[in-house]
Amino acid sequence: MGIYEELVARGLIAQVTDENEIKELINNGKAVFYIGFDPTADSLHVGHFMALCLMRRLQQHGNKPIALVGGGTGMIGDPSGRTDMRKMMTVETIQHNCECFKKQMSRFIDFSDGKALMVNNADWLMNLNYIEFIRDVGPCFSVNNMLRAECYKQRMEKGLSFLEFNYMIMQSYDFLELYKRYGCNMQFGGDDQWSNMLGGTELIRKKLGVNVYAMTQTLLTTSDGKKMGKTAGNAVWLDPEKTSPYEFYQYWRNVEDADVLRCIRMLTFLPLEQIDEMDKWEGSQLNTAKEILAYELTELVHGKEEAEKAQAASRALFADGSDNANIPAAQVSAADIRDGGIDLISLLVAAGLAETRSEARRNIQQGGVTVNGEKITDFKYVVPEAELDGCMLRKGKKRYKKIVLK
RNA sequence: GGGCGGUUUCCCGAGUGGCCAAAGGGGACAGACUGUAAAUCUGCUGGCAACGCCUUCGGUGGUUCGAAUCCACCACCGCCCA
Repeated sequence: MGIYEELVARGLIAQVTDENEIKELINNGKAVFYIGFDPTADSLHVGHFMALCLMRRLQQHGNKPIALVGGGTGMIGDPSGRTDMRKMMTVETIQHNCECFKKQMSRFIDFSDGKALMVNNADWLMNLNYIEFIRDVGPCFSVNNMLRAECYKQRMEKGLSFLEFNYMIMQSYDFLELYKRYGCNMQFGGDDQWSNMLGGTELIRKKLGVNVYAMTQTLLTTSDGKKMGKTAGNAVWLDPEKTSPYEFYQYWRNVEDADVLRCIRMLTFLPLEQIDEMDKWEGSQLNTAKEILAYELTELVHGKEEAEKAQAASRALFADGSDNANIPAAQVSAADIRDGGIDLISLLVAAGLAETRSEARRNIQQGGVTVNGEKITDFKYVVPEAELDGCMLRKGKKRYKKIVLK
């Protein structure tokens, strides 16, 4: 089975421009392909992770990946599939984010000995001359077609500025540039990028008379169609400072039954035969599958040691409660102690289990808080100093913090 | 450039002088039930030293005992005409 067939079997391929050509290229390690990453935040997230995995899979089969950091396109902001305009970012923020991306990427892709490239489109986009540029590529784009593009649909109601409208042209130009510089013959990306990617293949055909290819990756959605990789509106980050390995593990440990196997298939590197076996599992047996999913992904992103710690902590909290060495800790300073203890509301806030004191109070009143396994419903309760160090604080069913006195 | 309409709490969206911290829905959070699942039901959802006080309805000023609501100016957005 070639890598193309494997990608199909894993459900990773959404659309392709020319199936036979693409199959031929990637199965034989002849693709020089790129994926673009716009620096929209100071860390990569789960969506990027999928793309990085795809790069890795293809690299393992001899294809050459180019990771394109969007220092230039980030100046514009991709409107694809969005209902509103992105916030404009300052040049400094964009540069900072690019640096963060670069660091994180090297953990997934082997950039040694020219086996992969990392480039920044700021290098060729920032100094373009408007008139020259627009005379060069402008004639190759039909506004009529661009307006029909699926990715702008939502924006036709809410409004689309000319700035954002240019994004597709920038991305297309990237492809052209990468073809000229590195012989890049293929572009991959999320399925929401399809129109932008087609723009590139067409531009290259029109300018150079050469056929290049594009392939999109299925977006990771839940069974009810929502994008995965978000908790309460926040992204699940790959940066351990922003999403701890434990939280990352827990995110995957908690996916719905309906989504586990699809996630395992799409995101892990486990052999397909093993996954097909798991596909037969049902009911509470799926909890094992969820553990596997969580462990595998945490290992890929944070390494074996962190994955094991996260797993041990999770088992301790949700199964036997024995080994609590790796349970997420919250530090409390001795200075916070008053009258022989700390009131529970303050403790919850200090431990990061509640955002505000009001929220902490509600959680206590609703019976959602336990201290060392004992439910406390009096919001005036004070945890005595003697019990503080090492005490187990729980909010809701799943959120635990071990208090460490410093 | 002209005409009309809009900007409300995390999101959608009601509210057109006091009864408004602001209906309803979604989401989030908490409880029950469970398998750290889903579905369902219940509670809850601006903040705080909490029967009270403070801050919020695009921005700035004004009218009024009192403004999310009225007036003026500004900003942004949509639709229609050029």
